[in-house]
Amino acid sequence: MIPHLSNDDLLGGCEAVRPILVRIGDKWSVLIVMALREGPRRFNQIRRDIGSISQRMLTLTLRGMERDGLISRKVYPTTPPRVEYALTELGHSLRGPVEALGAWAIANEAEIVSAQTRYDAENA
Amino acid sequence: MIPHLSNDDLLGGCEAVRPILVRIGDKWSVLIVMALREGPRRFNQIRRDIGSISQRMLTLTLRGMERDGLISRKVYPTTPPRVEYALTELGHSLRGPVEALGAWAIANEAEIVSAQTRYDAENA
DNA sequence: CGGAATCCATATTGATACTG
DNA sequence: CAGTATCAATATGGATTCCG
Repeated sequence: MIPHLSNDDLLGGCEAVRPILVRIGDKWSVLIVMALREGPRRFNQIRRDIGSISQRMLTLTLRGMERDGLISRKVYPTTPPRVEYALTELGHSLRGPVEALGAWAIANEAEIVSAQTRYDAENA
Repeated sequence: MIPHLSNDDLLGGCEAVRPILVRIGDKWSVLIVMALREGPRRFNQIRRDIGSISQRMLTLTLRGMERDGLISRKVYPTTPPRVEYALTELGHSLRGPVEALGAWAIANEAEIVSAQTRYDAENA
């Protein structure tokens, strides 16, 4: 055991992080945050921005982020229907930490790849 | 499309983040990073630290993080065998961004939960 | 002690077709 | 345009057993 860190501390200090990482660490959320960072966008605009996402996953991911209060959804009852998605304040506040982690990822991507290559070579 | 942001920019600036988020955003990696933050620990020590992780997932997660160069694995050929895991420098450098995101998560957890509750109530 | 191997349940994702 | 419904493929995670 780590003497100065109880399991409750781990739960309180770290386990709370996991659901967040799971949400924003999924396959699409970060890309959606980035697609919306300049302002509201429509469903198929976002879909084209990302390019490879399926309709189903875009719907599911948007719903999840809306449920978490990260994005808002506004429907204009026109024909054809128009739906705009936008980051909430909470969603915008997430950009800082995410981009910090992104900076780390970019800064260390080469080292990670070379570590993977080395590992794969040694365990041929 | 976002005029000032090509798909290549998205790939270069954001998509590089995703594999990292996928790795550390999985169910266990963050807890392992925190368990190792004070120094090297043995397999079953980490397992007891986390408490709920299965042997299989601890092995798999440690392997993945080792492959990414985040942790090191040192075997002492004694009987019984002794294996120590430790954060590499790269692993330690990840603590900052992860803890920043953790701070965001803790700071905004209540707001997220209330957003979820509100959403679930409105979509009864 | 520190795994590897196997089996099984569930979750996630994608492809396709259909709708108001 | 912005979804919903359904099915199939894959990924993920847990339980159990066995081993040097």
